[in-house]
Amino acid sequence: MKFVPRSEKTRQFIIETTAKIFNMKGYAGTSMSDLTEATKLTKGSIYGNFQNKDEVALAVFNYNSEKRAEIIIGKLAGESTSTAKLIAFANLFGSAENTVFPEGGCPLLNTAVEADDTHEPLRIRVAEEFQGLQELISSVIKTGIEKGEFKKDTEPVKTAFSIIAMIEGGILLSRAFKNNFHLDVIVESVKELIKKISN
Amino acid sequence: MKFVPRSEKTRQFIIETTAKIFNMKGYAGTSMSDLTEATKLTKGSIYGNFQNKDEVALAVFNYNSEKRAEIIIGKLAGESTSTAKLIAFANLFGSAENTVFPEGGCPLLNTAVEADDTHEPLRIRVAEEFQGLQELISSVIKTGIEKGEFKKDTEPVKTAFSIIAMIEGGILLSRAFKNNFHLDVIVESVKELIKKISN
DNA sequence: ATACAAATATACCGATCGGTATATTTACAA
DNA sequence: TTGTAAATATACCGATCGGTATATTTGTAT
Repeated sequence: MKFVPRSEKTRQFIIETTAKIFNMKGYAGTSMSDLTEATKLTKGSIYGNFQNKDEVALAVFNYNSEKRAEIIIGKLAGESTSTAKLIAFANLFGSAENTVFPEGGCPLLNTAVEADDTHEPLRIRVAEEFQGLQELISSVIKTGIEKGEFKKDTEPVKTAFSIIAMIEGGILLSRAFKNNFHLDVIVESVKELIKKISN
Repeated sequence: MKFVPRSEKTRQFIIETTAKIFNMKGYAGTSMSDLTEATKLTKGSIYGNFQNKDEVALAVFNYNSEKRAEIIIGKLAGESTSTAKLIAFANLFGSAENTVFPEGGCPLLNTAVEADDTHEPLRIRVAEEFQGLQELISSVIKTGIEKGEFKKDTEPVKTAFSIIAMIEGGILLSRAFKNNFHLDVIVESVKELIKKISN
């Protein structure tokens, strides 16, 4: 008995309009009635397009991931040197230009924290996305090493994970304090790290 | 009509045995039946000692905070120089000796993410705890500057927030990957940051 | 041993949970 | 204009939610 979504358009509409709710309230904290209220659809309609709440949550996570990838890849493509790419990446998260996240903050951060002990499929997807991000950044660093922008003894993977950790930590602090100061401080620190590995 | 807990001992027992549940499942994800199951008490007993689920969650958060403060302050007191204090602080979170957290990871990280959009009293408590942590670390840095261990142009508050952000980010990655590698990488990075501000 | 208070257990409340079977509406083809 | 299928709405399910009033048990002082 396989499931076929009734309307791809409605499915997409549900994903897009409920993304911020899941991001703010979390998976356990988001109810079906939250979804019907936000979409102005009924439960019957939502269950005609998704098998269950789980499938909506996963689809929303994937939607967020695609959007994030688009923005980041687009931004990096707009820069020529590896140094500029890394700085542009860091700036993406600073308060000055943060267009990366839906309401509620970083979906990777939010989903990781909720899913790590409660929802293995989502946790695995989070790990995959972090891995993809790491590979993207470390490939930039590798290119930078080859082109002589960065020191030869720079460790691309470790450096990439450090940058990601700093930014996620900065997002966390800024959201806890409801103040972008902390995030901007960390973006500065990331830039200093970039300077440190530069020739 | 003011509420008086029936038994301070039972109250403490409930707090201690349910701390890890809240830390793993989150506030919204933890039900009263989770609490009765873990404590082998009945709802009547729990509601005789707490006004509601909220109050249990808040008490658990405060309990975690006190335990964390004890461990950290104890560790720093065991070191003489400011440099050694900072390194000891970083090492506390590395996989080699992490005794700081209950099952489920860092309660500050977990609570911050869940509470920022859904539970203002808890979010405020999280901010207070992060603030306390920052003040502790920046006071160590200030002392280090005065004693000539750290460079005079070191910014204590910014540096402290950077260290906290890095560690929280590292915890996040390690939990997402279920692998301590990332956290250890970040602890290394923190040590390099300490080296960078050292004379 | 008994009385009393302190603490826990039982039994229940209305509301909401995620989910489903079916009725109704909508959109489009003939 | 009508028939049909696609899509949404309605009405309901049992289970569980947080919470409470009251009964029972436990510990203690006399």
